[in-house]
Amino acid sequence: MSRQMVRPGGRSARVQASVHAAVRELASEVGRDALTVPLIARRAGVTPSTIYRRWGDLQELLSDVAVERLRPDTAPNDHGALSSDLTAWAEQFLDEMASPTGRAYIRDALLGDPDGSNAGQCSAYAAEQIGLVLTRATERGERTPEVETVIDRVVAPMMYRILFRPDGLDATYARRLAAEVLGQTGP
Amino acid sequence: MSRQMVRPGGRSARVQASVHAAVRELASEVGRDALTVPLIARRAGVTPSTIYRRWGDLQELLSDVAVERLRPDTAPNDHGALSSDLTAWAEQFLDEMASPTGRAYIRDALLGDPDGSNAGQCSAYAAEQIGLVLTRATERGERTPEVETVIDRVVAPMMYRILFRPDGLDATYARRLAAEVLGQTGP
DNA sequence: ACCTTAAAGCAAAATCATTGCGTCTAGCGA
DNA sequence: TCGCTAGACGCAATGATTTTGCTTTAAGGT
Repeated sequence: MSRQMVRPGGRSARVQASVHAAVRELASEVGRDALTVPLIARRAGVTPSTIYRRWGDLQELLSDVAVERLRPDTAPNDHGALSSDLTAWAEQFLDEMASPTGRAYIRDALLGDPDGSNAGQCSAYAAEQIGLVLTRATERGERTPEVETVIDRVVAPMMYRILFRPDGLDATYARRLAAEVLGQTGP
Repeated sequence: MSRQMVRPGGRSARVQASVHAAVRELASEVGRDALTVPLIARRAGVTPSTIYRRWGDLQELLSDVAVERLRPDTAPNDHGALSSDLTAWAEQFLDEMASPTGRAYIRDALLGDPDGSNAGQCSAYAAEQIGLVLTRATERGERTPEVETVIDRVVAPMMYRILFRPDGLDATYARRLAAEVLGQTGP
C-alpha cells in the first residue's frame, strides 16, 4: 500500500499536498541537502510529528516526492516511425535522467523505499511510455520488439550507467541502444 | 579521494578496521535498520565524533562497508568454455545481488556516495570479473564480445531489475541474458 | 445529526549530530 | 635515533532532530 493511499479528500489530502509542496519549494530554495523534517514541517504549516508518523523519515518522504516528479507529464511524441519515436524517447529519457537533478530524484526514489514499490512505479512509468510507442508502431504495421526487450536493452543500460558510471553519457549512446534493439527485430 | 585512503598503518587503520567490524557485527545482530552512529561507535570502542569526522554520516559509512562486501572474493570459475563461464558467472552474480542482503548492500553503496565513486567501484568489480572470463576465452581462441557489451546486455538488465523490479528474478533470466549476448557474437 | 476512528496537534523526553579545544601518535626529516 | 608537525582522536558542551504519550480535530458512515 502506497503512501498516496490516504483518505482521498479532506484534511489528510491537504496535509499531503502541503507537505509535498513544501518539499519542492524548499528543495529549490535551500537545496536538496539542506532539507530537514522540521524545516519542511514549518513551511507546510504542520508539526514534525505528523511527518514522522505518516512517512517514517525524511528519506521516505523524499522518495514519495521523487516518484511524483519522475512521472512523465506527456505522451511520447509521434514522429511517424518506430525508429524515430524510440530514438527520440530514449534521448529524452537519458537527458532528463542523467542530469544532476534527475539522478538525485532517482536516488531518492530508490532510497527511502524498503519494499521497492516506489522504484517499481518508476519502472512502470517507463514501461508505459514504451508500450505507447510500440503500440503505435504496431498499428502502423511495423514489426516491434516486446516491451520487456526494450527495457532490457535500452532502459536498463542507460539506468545502469546513470547510477554506476555517471561519466561519458550522451545522446549518441541512447541512439545506439535504440538502433540496436530495433536492428535485431527483423533480419 | 576514497575513504580507504587513510594513513595506511597505525591508529587510523585500527580505528577504520574496528568501525567496519562493528558495523558488520551489529548489522547481523540488530539488523541493518537499527544501526546508528553512537551504537556503532560504542561497539567499536570509539567516540561518535570520530565517525562523524571521518565518514560524515551513517550513510557514507554504510556505503564504504557495502562496497567492501561487494568486492568479489574469488576469480570466476573456469569451466573450459566461454558460454559456461559467463553463464555461471551471471547466475552467481544474480544470486548474490538479488538476495535481500545483496540488495541492501547495493542500495547502501549507491546511497551515501555523493560523487559516485563507490558505485563506480562496484561496476569496476563486475567489469574486472567479466574481463577475466573474456580474456580466458580469447586465449582459448574463442570469439568474444566486448566487456562493455556484456555490461550492457547482462549486468545492466540484472541490476535494473534488482533495483527497480525485485520480483520474478531467477537463474533462468541470468542464463538467457548470457546466452543472448553470446548468440550474437558470431553468426 | 451523531458516532467512530484515523489522523493531526502539542509538548516533554530521549537520542543524535555538530563543534571547539586539548591530547596523542604516526610519519618524516635531520 | 630523536625530536617536529600535522592529522586524527577523545572529551564535553551545545544545538538539532526524532520519538512518544496524550489530547483534539474532522472525515466518513449510519
